[in-house]
Amino acid sequence: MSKSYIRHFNANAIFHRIRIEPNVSQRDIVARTGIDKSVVSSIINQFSELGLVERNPVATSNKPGRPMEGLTISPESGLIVGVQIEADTIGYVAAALDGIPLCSRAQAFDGKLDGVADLVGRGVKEIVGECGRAGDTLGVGISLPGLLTDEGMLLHAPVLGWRGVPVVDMFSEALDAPVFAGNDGKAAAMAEYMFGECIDIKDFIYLFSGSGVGGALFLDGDIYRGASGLAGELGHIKVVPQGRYCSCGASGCLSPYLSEPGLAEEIGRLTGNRPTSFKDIMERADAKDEVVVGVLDNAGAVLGSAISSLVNIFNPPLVCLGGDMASAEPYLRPAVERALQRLAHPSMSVQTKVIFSQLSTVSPFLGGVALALDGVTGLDSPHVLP
Amino acid sequence: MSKSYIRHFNANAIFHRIRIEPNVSQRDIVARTGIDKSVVSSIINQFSELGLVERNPVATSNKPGRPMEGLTISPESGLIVGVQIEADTIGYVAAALDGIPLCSRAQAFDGKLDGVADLVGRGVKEIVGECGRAGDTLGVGISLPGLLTDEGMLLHAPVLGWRGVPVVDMFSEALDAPVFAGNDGKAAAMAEYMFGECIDIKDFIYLFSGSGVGGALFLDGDIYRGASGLAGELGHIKVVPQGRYCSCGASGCLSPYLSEPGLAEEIGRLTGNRPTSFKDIMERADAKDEVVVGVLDNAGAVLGSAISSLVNIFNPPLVCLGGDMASAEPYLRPAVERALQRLAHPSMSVQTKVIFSQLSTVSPFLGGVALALDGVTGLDSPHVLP
DNA sequence: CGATATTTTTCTTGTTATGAGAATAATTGA
DNA sequence: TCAATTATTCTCATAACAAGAAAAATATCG
Repeated sequence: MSKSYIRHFNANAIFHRIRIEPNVSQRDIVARTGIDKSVVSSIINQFSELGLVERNPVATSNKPGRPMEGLTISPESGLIVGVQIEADTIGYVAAALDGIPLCSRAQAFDGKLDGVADLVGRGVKEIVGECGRAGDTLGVGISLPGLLTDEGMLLHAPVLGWRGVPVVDMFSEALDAPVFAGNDGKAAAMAEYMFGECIDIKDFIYLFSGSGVGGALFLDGDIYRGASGLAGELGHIKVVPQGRYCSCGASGCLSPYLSEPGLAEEIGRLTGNRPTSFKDIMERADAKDEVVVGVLDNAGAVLGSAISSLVNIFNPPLVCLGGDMASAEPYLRPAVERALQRLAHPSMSVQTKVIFSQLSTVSPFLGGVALALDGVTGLDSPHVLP
Repeated sequence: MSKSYIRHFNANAIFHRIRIEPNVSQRDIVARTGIDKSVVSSIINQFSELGLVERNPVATSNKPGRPMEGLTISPESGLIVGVQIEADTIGYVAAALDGIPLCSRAQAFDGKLDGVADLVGRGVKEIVGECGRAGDTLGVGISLPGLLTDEGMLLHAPVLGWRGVPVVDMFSEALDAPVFAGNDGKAAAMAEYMFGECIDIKDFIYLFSGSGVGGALFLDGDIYRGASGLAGELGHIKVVPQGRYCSCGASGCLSPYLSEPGLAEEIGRLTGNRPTSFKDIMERADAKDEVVVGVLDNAGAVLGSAISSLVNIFNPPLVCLGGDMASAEPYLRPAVERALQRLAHPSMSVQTKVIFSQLSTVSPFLGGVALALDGVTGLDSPHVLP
């Protein structure tokens, strides 16, 4: 373990503190992180000189003594851009250093590898121009639906059909800013930790649904990647013995019961009228289509069973559900709760809160912002979250 | 993050290297750990001065240049004692610093909290005398069937009926050596990592059976304890919807299908002749008692289902099965393999090896040794593995 | 047999972090 | 205005890593 790592670690912890609790004092940072006051002072100075952190006078406290300085992330100091590459679209969001999104857009994408670097290069330039904010682009985070190595190589992205692409190098050439790449599910979980419902929760399990079901294990304050980077692919937890076939080739996975295509197919099979989008599904449910409500209830039961297993294994304080399923909360939650009641270890489930997070629908593409922010704060070279 | 932590971390890594690969050179330690050569040299010197590590001349290599020095853990340098407290017995083992057990014994125990510190104090003194080896007792590790806090407080041990016992303080008073306490399942997993089948494997899932079923998650080179220390209680994974009742109050847990009492009860129910011990069960199985073989096969299927879930969640390179069930490998493995084939994600299960480890039956009570060794190596004060 | 090349380990020197405590700065209340 | 109080910065000591030179120990070649 190197010496610079500990500075990096402490810098990250302090930045995180300031971001989640604007206007903290150095004294409180010391109290909450346990880092020595000299070290906090020194790191704050460094951030301050770089213009990343501002010192604000704080309203009088009616207490004797030197008043504290409120510390905030300086919003003017630079931009972070998040890019999310999916099968048919590429999403962009520009955000200030505090993670607050300034503007976002999405463009159609044919999924072709050829020319994607230039495409993203132009897209990033445009979104930066569009938000009309001065300041350097401090980092670009790219969220990808596939498995990445520590060295920034995309090993395999099934929905894109890409294999063995050195994404960090490729996008770095086109981008003129530090590039940070990562798996979409893990990036989304980081976004929940940094900006969302899981803010500052050191241990939680994240699940999201969309065209598939993904997830991440957030353990001891960091994403757990596992020996081969596949850990946390929670869409493939087995939930129904000899159940539906999954695109992965196995049967009984969670994914075909909860993903948009899986739900649509089941509804189509039962009604002869296949929904065209998740929004379509929700509209039918809101119109009290009993078949749709029933399919969603069943999905909730299956989801609840998967969550029960996770609760019994991790005893997490929080399970966070994001993506499409967050908007289906009214239809899913009852079944999820029933399953938890029935299947999870009582002494464990009492400690676990299950929440539906709208973060990814309200502010899409923040996964990339989380990736980049995590990298930028440590003041070191581009790296990867596989 | 403190400065001393990084020395501790590096010291531990280097010691571990020497233990698992006796006669390594400093050069190879540098190559394998990435720690700088100066640092390795400095830490080796420190270990050498303390008498913990020896430098051995190595047989000529027929290569030019200064020959390497082989480094080994000095077995004479001191003793580690492992203590394992169970419902009806207390086990002791004395081991050299390299973890090799010198002698062990067990004594009957009435489970009463009163006087247990003195009892263990005498027991440790006796085992140290018995093994007839000079040298200080460098550490005593105590493995307990319950949940512990970071501060060395045993919160709750159901099988002992103990609650809120400050075990580290209590045993420290009676023991005249640094005391390290920890949960039995987690300690056993550490023993597998340090001395057993999982040696040097940074990510694995550990399951063991005995009077109950426990386990541990070994992730990124360390036990994952979770927010409340309950993580890894794998005996309570739900495997059979509306299944057998578990002592924890829930139903469908793994534990009643795989633990000795669970198996005995089922065999007793089917044959009218309840086995009195796990050995008894094994003898009947070896005598081709078809009911017993069938019950074990069913246990294997249930176990396989639990392992499948774990594989899909963690994608671990290794799943290690210990305790009683290790001796039942011939009767369990076929069903486990069948379940894995059927339930686990194919692209994940191909990366996972499932092994049965005899470590805890061949050399019992090593969990405590692992606890103590882990603490002693870092050269710091007594602590706890909750 | 001696010189040289080679390999491993240690030493020297430099840089950077943390950590403890003194000093300074900025405020309130008497 | 002066003490009391509180927050932050500064100073100095200590410890750790890091890079490279130096030393130690051996094999091989002439």
